[in-house]
Amino acid sequence: MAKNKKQVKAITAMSKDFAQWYTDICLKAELVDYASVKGFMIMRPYGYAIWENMVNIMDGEFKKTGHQNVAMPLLIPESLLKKEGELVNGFAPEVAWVTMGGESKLEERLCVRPTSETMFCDHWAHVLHSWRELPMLYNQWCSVVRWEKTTRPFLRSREFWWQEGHTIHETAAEAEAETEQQLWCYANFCKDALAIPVIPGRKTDKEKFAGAEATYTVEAMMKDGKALQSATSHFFGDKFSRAYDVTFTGRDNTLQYPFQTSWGSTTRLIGAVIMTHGDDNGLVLPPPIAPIQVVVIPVAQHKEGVLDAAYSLEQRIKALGLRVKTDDSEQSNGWKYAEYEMKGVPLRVEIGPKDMEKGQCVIARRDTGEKYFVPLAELEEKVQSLLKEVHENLYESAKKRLEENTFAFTKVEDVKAAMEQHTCFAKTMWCGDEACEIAMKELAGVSSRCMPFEQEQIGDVCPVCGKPAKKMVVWGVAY
RNA sequence: CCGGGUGUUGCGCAGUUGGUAGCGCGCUUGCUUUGGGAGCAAGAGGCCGAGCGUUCGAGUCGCUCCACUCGGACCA
Repeated sequence: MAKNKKQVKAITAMSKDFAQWYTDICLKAELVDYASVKGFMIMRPYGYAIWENMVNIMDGEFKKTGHQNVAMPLLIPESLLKKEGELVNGFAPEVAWVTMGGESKLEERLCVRPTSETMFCDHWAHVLHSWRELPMLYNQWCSVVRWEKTTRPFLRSREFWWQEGHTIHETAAEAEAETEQQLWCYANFCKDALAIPVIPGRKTDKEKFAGAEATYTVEAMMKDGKALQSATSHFFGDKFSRAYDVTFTGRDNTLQYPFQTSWGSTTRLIGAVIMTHGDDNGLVLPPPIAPIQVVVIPVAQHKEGVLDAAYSLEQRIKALGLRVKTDDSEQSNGWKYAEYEMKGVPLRVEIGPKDMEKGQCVIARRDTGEKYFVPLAELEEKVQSLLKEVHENLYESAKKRLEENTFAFTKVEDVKAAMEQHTCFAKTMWCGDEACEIAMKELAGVSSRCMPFEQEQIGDVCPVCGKPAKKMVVWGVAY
């Protein structure tokens, strides 16, 4: 009989060291490996499968609203990047440059794209002629490079994978509607695919994207109380169009500048999933993005008929259109249980000789650890309903945590005191002055996350300067 | 960029006052096991992060790099 002692070291407890816990999961759930260049990451098959599921769902949503995928070049000539001043200033400190082509020095150095606004604009300047061609609703799935100082898997790496949507429209109103539509697309994706509740809102001028007229965001709260910007959507007005000379002939036969948007979400979302749902046993994945949604474990698999019974369950679950795997390897059961818990598989189905006698199987859910004895005839029904329950429970738990760790304050000292006790979200009024925003960082250690669409009246004055308040802001400690 | 930590086999580590490298896990093979990280046996696997010094002799001492990592500042 096996000893009860765990033979493989568990991951660091979340309460002991949250950052180490996060890194442990990334490595031990086999999501990533470190690459040979600092700050670059290798997405391993299991990690990439999660990303692929995200991509497929999101891409489908984009296409429903008429967006088309394109592929832009990796490199941007310096002169092209420089045409829009704010964007250059925003990204200059963190771009990587290509200066050699083979053995010879390039005439002009080339920047590895940190984002592709410039190339989309340059392209549109070539192809756009008439208002009849608008809107142009483009999206690109690619990786970009930003030479970050400190790096962490998924959260901040020098190369990361993402989608960047870029659109141009005939009118400002249309572009603004697009900006908002895509933000809600992200908010819904976070809820429906990732079981992550978010606070949608607008960024302050200090926090907005370089060159944007308005930036919108969905902010999520991680289990350590810190904030993670999970996706953004920008309205550019006609700023870039003018800088890059993108024009079209309007309905009135005058030359006009189109209005532009861009919106993006990244592999950082995987980090959000880890830190929203994970626990001390490892990753916990919401079913829509889980590479394996159900794992079948044959117990005492050498015994007559057990493996066949397991394969039969696998086939029935597969027929439901679910991603299922039978682990018929020689590892012990305990090892398999721990392994698939580490990997966050939402449901585990066990079948062994005792179950076969009783015409049942055992289903264990990852989120709560509960086990159910399920008559074989009810397998399909139970698997489907449990997957749904797991997703709902993950979302509701995260939502409860978000609500219970968000507080309204009218004094800066109270924000500071709350943050010192435990990192959380603080809601206060704000006068709109950037000086007060900076003061908030200095006095309470928080930055503005967003001005939520859902505004509340917490008071009448700005807690920093005492002047009349314009907006309610959510503050937090950002990743 | 600023601070802290760590570099020894695939991973995690030990290595005494300097004397020519060891343990656990994993891996390979075989047998026995299997309802919460199994057992026994036999194997394979090392430029001790890099360079330069000190020394008869360096994993160990000194200097200089480099990488990774954590925390700041900056960003998605």
